[in-house]
Amino acid sequence: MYELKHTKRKDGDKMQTKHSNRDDKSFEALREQIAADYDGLSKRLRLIADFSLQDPSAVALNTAANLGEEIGVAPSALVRFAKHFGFSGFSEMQAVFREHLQASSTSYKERIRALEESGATRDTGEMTDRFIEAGIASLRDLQHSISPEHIEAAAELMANARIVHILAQKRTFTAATYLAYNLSRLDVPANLLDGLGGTLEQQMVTVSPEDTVVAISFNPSAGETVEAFERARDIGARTIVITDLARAPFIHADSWFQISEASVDGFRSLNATISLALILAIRAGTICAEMNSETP
Amino acid sequence: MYELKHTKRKDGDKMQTKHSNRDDKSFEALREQIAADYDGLSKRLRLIADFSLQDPSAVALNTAANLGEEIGVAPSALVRFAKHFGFSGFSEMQAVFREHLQASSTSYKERIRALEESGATRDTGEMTDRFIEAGIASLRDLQHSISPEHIEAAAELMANARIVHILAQKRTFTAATYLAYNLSRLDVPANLLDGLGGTLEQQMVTVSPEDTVVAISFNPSAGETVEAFERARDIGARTIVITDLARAPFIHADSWFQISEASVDGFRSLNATISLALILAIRAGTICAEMNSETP
DNA sequence: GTCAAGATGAAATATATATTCTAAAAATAT
DNA sequence: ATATTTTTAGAATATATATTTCATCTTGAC
Repeated sequence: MYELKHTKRKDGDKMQTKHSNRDDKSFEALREQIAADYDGLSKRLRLIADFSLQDPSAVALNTAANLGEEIGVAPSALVRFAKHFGFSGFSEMQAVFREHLQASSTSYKERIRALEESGATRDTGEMTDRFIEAGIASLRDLQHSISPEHIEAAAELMANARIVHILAQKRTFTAATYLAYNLSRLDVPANLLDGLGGTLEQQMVTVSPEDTVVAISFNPSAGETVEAFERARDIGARTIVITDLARAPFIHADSWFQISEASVDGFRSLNATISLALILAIRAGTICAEMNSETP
Repeated sequence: MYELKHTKRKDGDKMQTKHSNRDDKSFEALREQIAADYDGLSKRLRLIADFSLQDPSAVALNTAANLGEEIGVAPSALVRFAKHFGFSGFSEMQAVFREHLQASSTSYKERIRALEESGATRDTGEMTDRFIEAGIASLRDLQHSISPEHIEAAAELMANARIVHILAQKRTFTAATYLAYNLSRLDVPANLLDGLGGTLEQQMVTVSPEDTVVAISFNPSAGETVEAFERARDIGARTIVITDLARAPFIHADSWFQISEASVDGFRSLNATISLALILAIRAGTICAEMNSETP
């Protein structure tokens, strides 16, 4: 039970991202072991076991001293706890908790990288796998990074607009059509500012202060979109931005979303963007419908 | 800009859990400030800005030395970065990232629990999760249902075509724009038959026997697409079909893909379709490039 | 091209943090 | 009840980590 593992983990100072591509089996194993050994634990060690099972992210993010204070045990108790489960000390155990926390958000990205490295072959099947993993990674990332409050706020901006204009350029045109299509389907007036058959500047004349303008802009963003966005703000319209790299002037929007799409061989996935577009459209449509039913 | 904040945060050694239930305004504020100041940052500091916006959890979980190695800057650069934004040093800035990570990981857990308990509430967060899970399910399904041979065959049909025409209607227009965009980007001649400014029938005159026509059709498929598809076959063009319900006349195509998109509340995901479009485009582009390099 | 102002990385230093040790307190067995 | 073993907390120590310093390099203005 007390077999100490005095491996000083010489390569342990690598970034955790490097390790997390092998799945975090160690974390799950540790959880199980903690649960299994629970009855054999001393009083203080049980307190730690309870806490670490209940709030693993706190274990990952805090110092032994802080945790000790929170749990009500001495820091050395945490070291004893770690040693009981075969670690050289608290730090080594904490690394497992940290890996897990990071793995949950970026494991798919790592898998893509692993696939890229292992199968340098231009094999079609592997390429397919990589793109699908990239898509899933993007969606998982979206799940973690957006908050319901953000969505709610943006959806209300859309629902309350006279017209929702959607700024689209080459790269993001696809997502824009999807947003426009779904909004229209849900009876939210939508208009695509695509710069086709003329300049964006000309199309902007239809934008009024009662409108909402959604700009979807990926790096490198075309100057035209930036100009049109600023124009919309000058007019007094509400603004929503969906971007992969939040920076001026887009951060001055009334609502903005930063999404990070995974990319493979320089081709960026669009999965997170269109999923966000769908979610926003549906929520806006729901709010719109509720408003109309209240005031017929 | 450089106003240092030498508050030694005497109460800063409290557990983060105590703080994280009040919203992490500080993290959002920091994000915005990083984005706003971006243009005024030096080269190394920009690298750090990019990284920290893109992968905040890595900043929360790693040491300055590890992060420096990953980003490609010296640890002292991270300290300078933190000081630029008014912190006393890297540690103080990292605390903001850690708080945020802890807050978001607990809220995510709560979301999952809410999802498990009630499947009926119209809560926004729950809706978001359902759509994201549906998207992932679609991608997983795609991964299992398509074979490399199918992709290879279809990509060759596209690469060998004089022009690739893409049949689009309302429902599938988004996926069609994506396929067209990516094909064009890879120097595969692509043309969108969108039925805009007239009828599809009129646009079909550009289709020749050396062309390939891709029809993307979801149930219920518009009669127009079916007609245009049959017209393409009459002309003698190669045909590729992407559909959710394989049936006549589409099963007579030279190559067809059946994909099943998961749907939530009647809203179908588009993730599998656009991912397939991207994969096909890239493979076609690769084949095209190989052919051109062999016969200059 | 030359110079100044700013940016940068390596090493030295300071600090925070984990770990070990020990004496005392609980728990358990006799 | 007493002896023995285990558990514990606090202090002492070791280690990891952040921070500062400074010489060197870069950049931009003239």
